[in-house]
Amino acid sequence: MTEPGTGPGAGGESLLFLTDEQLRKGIEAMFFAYRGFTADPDRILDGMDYGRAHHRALHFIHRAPGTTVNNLLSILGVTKQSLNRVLRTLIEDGLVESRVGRQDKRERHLVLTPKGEDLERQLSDAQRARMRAAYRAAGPVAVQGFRTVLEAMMDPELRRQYQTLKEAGA
Amino acid sequence: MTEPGTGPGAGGESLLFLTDEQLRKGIEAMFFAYRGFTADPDRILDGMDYGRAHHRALHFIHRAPGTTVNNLLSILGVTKQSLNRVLRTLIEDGLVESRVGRQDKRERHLVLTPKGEDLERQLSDAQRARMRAAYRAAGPVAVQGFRTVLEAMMDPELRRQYQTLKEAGA
DNA sequence: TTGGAAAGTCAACAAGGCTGACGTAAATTC
DNA sequence: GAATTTACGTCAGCCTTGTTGACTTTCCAA
Repeated sequence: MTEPGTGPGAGGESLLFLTDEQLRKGIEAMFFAYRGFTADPDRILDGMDYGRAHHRALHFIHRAPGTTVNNLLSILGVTKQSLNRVLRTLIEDGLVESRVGRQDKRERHLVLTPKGEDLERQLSDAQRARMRAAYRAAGPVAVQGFRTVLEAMMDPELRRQYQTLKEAGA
Repeated sequence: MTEPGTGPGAGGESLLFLTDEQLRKGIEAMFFAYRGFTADPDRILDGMDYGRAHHRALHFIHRAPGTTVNNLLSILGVTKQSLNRVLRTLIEDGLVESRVGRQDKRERHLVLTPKGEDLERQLSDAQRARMRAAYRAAGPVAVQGFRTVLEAMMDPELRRQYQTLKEAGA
Protein backbone atom coordinates (compact mmCIF):
# COMPACT_ATOMS: atom_id res chain seq x y z
CA MET A 1 0.00 0.00 0.00
CA THR A 2 1.49 3.27 -1.04
CA GLU A 3 1.68 5.98 1.51
CA PRO A 4 1.60 9.62 0.59
CA GLY A 5 4.20 10.64 3.08
CA THR A 6 4.12 14.12 4.36
CA GLY A 7 6.28 15.22 1.54
CA PRO A 8 10.04 15.06 1.47
CA GLY A 9 10.65 18.52 2.73
CA ALA A 10 8.44 21.52 3.09
CA GLY A 11 8.66 22.58 -0.52
CA GLY A 12 7.90 19.42 -2.46
CA GLU A 13 4.32 18.99 -1.39
CA SER A 14 2.94 15.91 -3.03
CA LEU A 15 -0.66 15.77 -4.13
CA LEU A 16 -0.83 12.02 -3.74
CA PHE A 17 -3.12 12.47 -0.76
CA LEU A 18 -5.83 13.72 -3.11
CA THR A 19 -6.18 10.61 -5.23
CA ASP A 20 -9.59 8.99 -5.47
CA GLU A 21 -8.11 6.04 -3.65
CA GLN A 22 -7.05 8.17 -0.70
CA LEU A 23 -10.39 9.94 -0.67
CA ARG A 24 -12.21 6.65 -0.62
CA LYS A 25 -10.22 5.53 2.37
CA GLY A 26 -11.14 8.74 4.13
CA ILE A 27 -14.80 8.18 3.33
CA GLU A 28 -14.75 4.67 4.67
CA ALA A 29 -12.81 5.76 7.72
CA MET A 30 -15.53 8.32 8.47
CA PHE A 31 -18.18 5.64 8.10
CA PHE A 32 -16.56 3.15 10.44
CA ALA A 33 -15.33 5.72 12.92
CA TYR A 34 -18.75 7.28 13.30
CA ARG A 35 -20.09 3.92 14.30
CA GLY A 36 -17.53 3.77 17.06
CA PHE A 37 -18.21 7.35 17.96
CA THR A 38 -21.87 6.66 18.74
CA ALA A 39 -21.51 3.10 20.00
CA ASP A 40 -20.93 3.75 23.70
CA PRO A 41 -23.76 6.23 24.33
CA ASP A 42 -26.05 4.06 22.23
CA ARG A 43 -25.24 1.11 24.41
CA ILE A 44 -26.04 3.06 27.55
CA LEU A 45 -29.29 4.38 26.12
CA ASP A 46 -30.35 0.98 24.91
CA GLY A 47 -32.79 -0.32 27.44
CA MET A 48 -33.73 3.12 28.64
CA ASP A 49 -36.60 4.70 26.75
CA TYR A 50 -34.20 7.08 25.07
CA GLY A 51 -32.19 7.11 21.89
CA ARG A 52 -29.53 9.04 20.09
CA ALA A 53 -31.89 11.97 19.57
CA HIS A 54 -32.26 12.36 23.31
CA HIS A 55 -28.52 12.25 23.74
CA ARG A 56 -28.04 15.06 21.26
CA ALA A 57 -30.65 17.21 22.98
CA LEU A 58 -29.08 16.60 26.38
CA HIS A 59 -25.65 17.37 25.04
CA PHE A 60 -26.50 20.73 23.60
CA ILE A 61 -28.72 21.81 26.46
CA HIS A 62 -25.86 20.97 28.77
CA ARG A 63 -23.51 22.92 26.57
CA ALA A 64 -25.70 25.99 26.33
CA PRO A 65 -27.94 26.08 29.37
CA GLY A 66 -30.92 28.34 28.90
CA THR A 67 -30.87 27.96 25.16
CA THR A 68 -34.19 28.47 23.43
CA VAL A 69 -36.09 25.86 21.50
CA ASN A 70 -35.49 27.70 18.25
CA ASN A 71 -31.78 27.83 18.85
CA LEU A 72 -31.62 24.14 19.62
CA LEU A 73 -33.62 23.49 16.49
CA SER A 74 -31.09 25.18 14.28
CA ILE A 75 -28.16 23.43 15.95
CA LEU A 76 -29.68 20.00 15.64
CA GLY A 77 -31.07 20.58 12.17
CA VAL A 78 -34.39 18.87 12.73
CA THR A 79 -37.98 20.02 12.64
CA LYS A 80 -39.69 21.33 15.72
CA GLN A 81 -42.12 18.43 15.67
CA SER A 82 -39.26 16.00 15.76
CA LEU A 83 -37.45 17.84 18.51
CA ASN A 84 -40.64 18.35 20.44
CA ARG A 85 -41.28 14.66 20.72
CA VAL A 86 -37.88 14.17 22.26
CA LEU A 87 -38.08 17.24 24.46
CA ARG A 88 -41.50 16.35 25.76
CA THR A 89 -40.37 13.02 27.11
CA LEU A 90 -37.27 14.58 28.66
CA ILE A 91 -39.39 17.22 30.38
CA GLU A 92 -42.00 14.71 31.51
CA ASP A 93 -39.29 12.51 32.95
CA GLY A 94 -37.76 15.43 34.80
CA LEU A 95 -34.45 15.58 32.95
CA VAL A 96 -35.05 18.94 31.34
CA GLU A 97 -36.78 22.02 32.64
CA SER A 98 -38.50 24.47 30.33
CA ARG A 99 -38.62 28.02 31.64
CA VAL A 100 -40.71 30.80 30.17
CA GLY A 101 -38.51 33.65 28.98
CA ARG A 102 -38.20 36.76 31.10
CA GLN A 103 -37.76 39.33 28.39
CA ASP A 104 -39.61 37.45 25.71
CA LYS A 105 -42.27 35.30 27.24
CA ARG A 106 -42.85 33.42 23.99
CA GLU A 107 -39.50 31.75 24.35
CA ARG A 108 -38.77 28.69 26.43
CA HIS A 109 -35.37 28.39 27.98
CA LEU A 110 -34.14 24.87 28.42
CA VAL A 111 -31.95 23.68 31.27
CA LEU A 112 -30.98 20.29 32.59
CA THR A 113 -32.19 19.23 36.00
CA PRO A 114 -29.73 17.44 38.30
CA LYS A 115 -31.19 14.20 36.99
CA GLY A 116 -30.64 15.40 33.43
CA GLU A 117 -27.09 16.39 34.25
CA ASP A 118 -26.50 12.93 35.64
CA LEU A 119 -27.51 11.17 32.47
CA GLU A 120 -25.69 13.67 30.30
CA ARG A 121 -22.52 13.13 32.26
CA GLN A 122 -22.87 9.38 32.02
CA LEU A 123 -23.23 9.59 28.26
CA SER A 124 -20.52 12.13 27.65
CA ASP A 125 -18.11 10.35 29.97
CA ALA A 126 -18.46 7.26 27.83
CA GLN A 127 -18.06 9.18 24.62
CA ARG A 128 -15.14 11.17 25.93
CA ALA A 129 -13.41 8.04 27.15
CA ARG A 130 -13.29 6.68 23.65
CA MET A 131 -12.26 9.99 22.22
CA ARG A 132 -9.55 10.34 24.83
CA ALA A 133 -8.17 6.92 24.04
CA ALA A 134 -8.13 7.73 20.36
CA TYR A 135 -6.49 11.10 20.93
CA ARG A 136 -3.89 9.62 23.21
CA ALA A 137 -3.07 6.88 20.76
CA ALA A 138 -2.85 9.31 17.86
CA GLY A 139 -0.97 12.14 19.53
CA PRO A 140 -1.42 15.91 19.50
CA VAL A 141 -0.28 16.53 15.95
CA ALA A 142 -2.74 14.01 14.57
CA VAL A 143 -5.50 15.49 16.71
CA GLN A 144 -4.81 18.89 15.28
CA GLY A 145 -5.09 17.50 11.77
CA PHE A 146 -8.22 15.60 12.67
CA ARG A 147 -9.95 18.75 13.80
CA THR A 148 -8.76 20.73 10.82
CA VAL A 149 -10.12 18.26 8.30
CA LEU A 150 -13.43 17.91 10.12
CA GLU A 151 -13.93 21.65 10.15
CA ALA A 152 -13.18 21.84 6.46
CA MET A 153 -15.75 19.15 5.82
CA MET A 154 -18.64 21.00 7.43
CA ASP A 155 -21.22 23.01 5.58
CA PRO A 156 -20.39 26.69 5.98
CA GLU A 157 -23.45 27.39 8.07
CA LEU A 158 -22.80 24.45 10.37
CA ARG A 159 -19.19 25.52 10.66
CA ARG A 160 -20.35 28.85 11.98
CA GLN A 161 -22.57 27.11 14.50
CA TYR A 162 -19.70 24.90 15.52
CA GLN A 163 -17.33 27.78 15.95
CA THR A 164 -19.80 29.71 18.00
CA LEU A 165 -20.14 26.78 20.35
CA LYS A 166 -16.43 26.18 20.32
CA GLU A 167 -15.65 29.67 21.49
CA ALA A 168 -18.52 29.73 23.95
CA GLY A 169 -17.04 26.78 25.75
CA ALA A 170 -13.48 27.88 26.03
CA MET B 1 -13.21 17.96 36.13
CA THR B 2 -9.64 19.02 36.75
CA GLU B 3 -7.17 18.64 34.00
CA PRO B 4 -3.42 18.53 34.08
CA GLY B 5 -1.27 21.31 32.86
CA THR B 6 1.73 20.47 30.81
CA GLY B 7 2.35 16.86 31.54
CA PRO B 8 5.62 15.66 32.87
CA GLY B 9 5.49 13.33 29.89
CA ALA B 10 8.55 12.20 28.05
CA GLY B 11 9.92 14.73 25.68
CA GLY B 12 7.92 17.52 27.25
CA GLU B 13 4.82 16.57 25.28
CA SER B 14 1.88 18.62 26.45
CA LEU B 15 -1.28 16.80 27.38
CA LEU B 16 -3.43 19.86 26.92
CA PHE B 17 -5.04 18.22 23.92
CA LEU B 18 -6.61 15.67 26.26
CA THR B 19 -8.66 18.06 28.37
CA ASP B 20 -12.40 17.51 28.56
CA GLU B 21 -12.79 20.79 26.75
CA GLN B 22 -10.68 19.62 23.83
CA LEU B 23 -12.46 16.31 23.75
CA ARG B 24 -15.81 18.03 23.67
CA LYS B 25 -14.74 20.08 20.70
CA GLY B 26 -13.70 16.90 18.94
CA ILE B 27 -17.05 15.32 19.68
CA GLU B 28 -18.94 18.29 18.33
CA ALA B 29 -16.69 18.46 15.31
CA MET B 30 -17.54 14.83 14.54
CA PHE B 31 -21.21 15.59 14.86
CA PHE B 32 -21.23 18.58 12.54
CA ALA B 33 -18.75 17.13 10.08
CA TYR B 34 -20.72 13.94 9.67
CA ARG B 35 -23.69 16.00 8.64
CA GLY B 36 -21.63 17.56 5.89
CA PHE B 37 -20.19 14.20 5.01
CA THR B 38 -23.60 12.75 4.17
CA ALA B 39 -25.27 15.92 2.91
CA ASP B 40 -24.40 15.70 -0.79
CA PRO B 41 -25.36 12.07 -1.43
CA ASP B 42 -28.49 12.60 0.64
CA ARG B 43 -29.44 15.51 -1.54
CA ILE B 44 -29.00 13.44 -4.68
CA LEU B 45 -30.98 10.54 -3.29
CA ASP B 46 -33.77 12.78 -2.10
CA GLY B 47 -36.47 12.54 -4.67
CA MET B 48 -35.33 9.14 -5.87
CA ASP B 49 -36.89 6.27 -4.02
CA TYR B 50 -33.61 5.60 -2.29
CA GLY B 51 -31.96 6.67 0.92
CA ARG B 52 -28.68 6.49 2.75
CA ALA B 53 -29.01 2.77 3.26
CA HIS B 54 -29.10 2.25 -0.50
CA HIS B 55 -26.03 4.41 -0.88
CA ARG B 56 -24.10 2.33 1.60
CA ALA B 57 -25.06 -0.90 -0.12
CA LEU B 58 -24.06 0.48 -3.52
CA HIS B 59 -20.78 1.75 -2.14
CA PHE B 60 -19.63 -1.53 -0.69
CA ILE B 61 -20.87 -3.66 -3.56
CA HIS B 62 -18.93 -1.39 -5.88
CA ARG B 63 -15.89 -1.71 -3.64
CA ALA B 64 -16.02 -5.47 -3.40
CA PRO B 65 -17.86 -6.79 -6.46
CA GLY B 66 -19.11 -10.31 -6.01
CA THR B 67 -19.29 -9.98 -2.25
CA THR B 68 -21.79 -12.22 -0.53
CA VAL B 69 -24.83 -11.04 1.35
CA ASN B 70 -23.36 -12.27 4.60
CA ASN B 71 -20.17 -10.36 4.06
CA LEU B 72 -22.06 -7.20 3.26
CA LEU B 73 -24.11 -7.73 6.38
CA SER B 74 -21.09 -7.76 8.60
CA ILE B 75 -19.61 -4.69 6.96
CA LEU B 76 -22.79 -2.66 7.22
CA GLY B 77 -23.65 -3.91 10.68
CA VAL B 78 -27.36 -4.31 10.11
CA THR B 79 -29.70 -7.29 10.17
CA LYS B 80 -30.31 -9.33 7.07
CA GLN B 81 -33.96 -8.32 7.08
CA SER B 82 -32.98 -4.69 6.99
CA LEU B 83 -30.42 -5.19 4.27
CA ASN B 84 -32.74 -7.41 2.34
CA ARG B 85 -35.36 -4.73 1.98
CA VAL B 86 -32.79 -2.37 0.51
CA LEU B 87 -31.22 -5.02 -1.66
CA ARG B 88 -34.55 -6.18 -3.02
CA THR B 89 -35.45 -2.77 -4.37
CA LEU B 90 -32.00 -2.34 -5.87
CA ILE B 91 -32.28 -5.71 -7.58
CA GLU B 92 -35.83 -5.06 -8.77
CA ASP B 93 -34.78 -1.73 -10.20
CA GLY B 94 -31.87 -3.31 -12.01
CA LEU B 95 -29.05 -1.62 -10.12
CA VAL B 96 -27.73 -4.76 -8.49
CA GLU B 97 -27.43 -8.26 -9.78
CA SER B 98 -27.58 -11.24 -7.46
CA ARG B 99 -25.72 -14.27 -8.73
CA VAL B 100 -25.99 -17.70 -7.23
CA GLY B 101 -22.63 -18.90 -6.00
CA ARG B 102 -20.70 -21.39 -8.12
CA GLN B 103 -18.93 -23.29 -5.40
CA ASP B 104 -21.50 -22.69 -2.74
CA LYS B 105 -24.84 -22.28 -4.37
CA ARG B 106 -26.43 -21.04 -1.17
CA GLU B 107 -24.50 -17.85 -1.43
CA ARG B 108 -25.53 -14.89 -3.49
CA HIS B 109 -22.81 -12.82 -5.07
CA LEU B 110 -23.71 -9.20 -5.53
CA VAL B 111 -22.52 -7.01 -8.38
CA LEU B 112 -23.58 -3.65 -9.71
CA THR B 113 -25.15 -3.43 -13.13
CA PRO B 114 -24.05 -0.58 -15.42
CA LYS B 115 -27.07 1.34 -14.14
CA GLY B 116 -25.98 0.65 -10.57
CA GLU B 117 -22.44 1.76 -11.35
CA ASP B 118 -23.86 4.98 -12.76
CA LEU B 119 -25.68 5.89 -9.60
CA GLU B 120 -22.81 4.80 -7.40
CA ARG B 121 -20.44 7.01 -9.33
CA GLN B 122 -22.79 9.94 -9.10
CA LEU B 123 -23.02 9.56 -5.34
CA SER B 124 -19.37 8.94 -4.68
CA ASP B 125 -18.32 11.76 -7.00
CA ALA B 126 -20.33 14.13 -4.88
CA GLN B 127 -18.97 12.75 -1.65
CA ARG B 128 -15.41 12.71 -2.91
CA ALA B 129 -15.70 16.27 -4.12
CA ARG B 130 -16.40 17.46 -0.62
CA MET B 131 -13.72 15.26 0.84
CA ARG B 132 -11.23 16.49 -1.73
CA ALA B 133 -12.00 20.11 -0.94
CA ALA B 134 -11.57 19.44 2.75
CA TYR B 135 -8.32 17.56 2.22
CA ARG B 136 -6.95 20.22 -0.03
CA ALA B 137 -7.83 22.95 2.42
CA ALA B 138 -6.33 21.07 5.33
CA GLY B 139 -3.18 19.77 3.71
CA PRO B 140 -1.45 16.38 3.76
CA VAL B 141 -0.20 16.50 7.33
CA ALA B 142 -3.68 17.22 8.66
CA VAL B 143 -5.11 14.46 6.50
CA GLN B 144 -2.66 12.00 7.94
CA GLY B 145 -3.75 12.99 11.43
CA PHE B 146 -7.39 12.83 10.48
CA ARG B 147 -7.05 9.26 9.31
CA THR B 148 -5.00 8.26 12.32
CA VAL B 149 -7.54 9.54 14.83
CA LEU B 150 -10.47 8.02 12.94
CA GLU B 151 -8.80 4.63 12.94
CA ALA B 152 -8.11 4.88 16.63
CA MET B 153 -11.76 5.68 17.23
CA MET B 154 -13.11 2.54 15.58
CA ASP B 155 -14.18 -0.57 17.43
CA PRO B 156 -11.45 -3.18 17.05
CA GLU B 157 -13.59 -5.43 14.91
CA LEU B 158 -14.64 -2.62 12.61
CA ARG B 159 -11.04 -1.52 12.37
CA ARG B 160 -10.14 -4.92 11.06
CA GLN B 161 -12.93 -4.71 8.49
CA TYR B 162 -11.76 -1.26 7.50
CA GLN B 163 -8.17 -2.35 7.13
CA THR B 164 -9.12 -5.33 5.05
CA LEU B 165 -11.01 -3.06 2.69
CA LYS B 166 -8.25 -0.51 2.74
CA GLU B 167 -5.66 -3.02 1.62
CA ALA B 168 -7.97 -4.65 -0.88
CA GLY B 169 -8.33 -1.36 -2.67
CA ALA B 170 -4.74 -0.34 -2.98
C1' DT C 1 -29.09 -39.13 5.69
C1' DT C 2 -29.33 -35.71 8.61
C1' DG C 3 -27.81 -31.46 10.96
C1' DG C 4 -26.91 -26.91 10.37
C1' DA C 5 -25.38 -22.83 7.77
C1' DA C 6 -26.79 -19.47 4.23
C1' DA C 7 -30.29 -17.03 2.21
C1' DG C 8 -34.72 -15.31 1.87
C1' DT C 9 -39.64 -14.17 3.33
C1' DC C 10 -43.49 -12.44 6.18
C1' DA C 11 -45.20 -9.94 10.03
C1' DA C 12 -44.99 -6.69 13.49
C1' DC C 13 -42.95 -2.99 15.66
C1' DA C 14 -39.95 1.25 17.13
C1' DA C 15 -37.08 5.33 16.60
C1' DG C 16 -36.71 9.31 14.53
C1' DG C 17 -36.96 11.84 10.59
C1' DC C 18 -40.62 14.52 7.59
C1' DT C 19 -44.98 17.61 6.01
C1' DG C 20 -49.23 20.00 6.79
C1' DA C 21 -52.57 22.16 9.58
C1' DC C 22 -54.02 24.42 13.55
C1' DG C 23 -53.94 26.99 18.08
C1' DT C 24 -52.20 30.31 21.39
C1' DA C 25 -49.67 33.78 23.46
C1' DA C 26 -46.62 37.44 23.09
C1' DA C 27 -44.04 40.74 20.56
C1' DT C 28 -43.74 43.83 16.76
C1' DT C 29 -45.34 46.66 13.17
C1' DC C 30 -48.49 49.48 10.97
C1' DG D 1 -55.44 49.72 18.82
C1' DA D 2 -55.48 46.42 15.15
C1' DA D 3 -52.98 43.44 12.27
C1' DT D 4 -49.14 40.70 11.58
C1' DT D 5 -45.28 38.03 12.82
C1' DT D 6 -42.80 35.06 15.88
C1' DA D 7 -42.12 31.21 19.15
C1' DC D 8 -43.84 27.31 20.65
C1' DG D 9 -46.79 23.28 21.11
C1' DT D 10 -49.64 19.66 19.21
C1' DC D 11 -52.39 16.46 16.27
C1' DA D 12 -52.34 13.47 12.39
C1' DG D 13 -50.09 10.95 9.08
C1' DC D 14 -46.25 9.41 6.35
C1' DC D 15 -41.35 7.52 5.27
C1' DT D 16 -36.89 5.27 6.03
C1' DT D 17 -34.35 2.28 8.35
C1' DG D 18 -33.47 -0.15 12.05
C1' DT D 19 -35.18 -4.21 15.23
C1' DT D 20 -37.14 -9.41 16.68
C1' DG D 21 -39.31 -13.61 15.82
C1' DA D 22 -40.88 -17.37 13.12
C1' DC D 23 -40.61 -19.96 9.13
C1' DT D 24 -39.03 -22.04 4.55
C1' DT D 25 -35.83 -23.47 1.04
C1' DT D 26 -31.49 -24.79 -0.47
C1' DC D 27 -27.61 -27.41 -0.07
C1' DC D 28 -22.91 -28.40 2.01
C1' DA D 29 -20.67 -31.44 5.01
C1' DA D 30 -20.24 -34.76 8.60
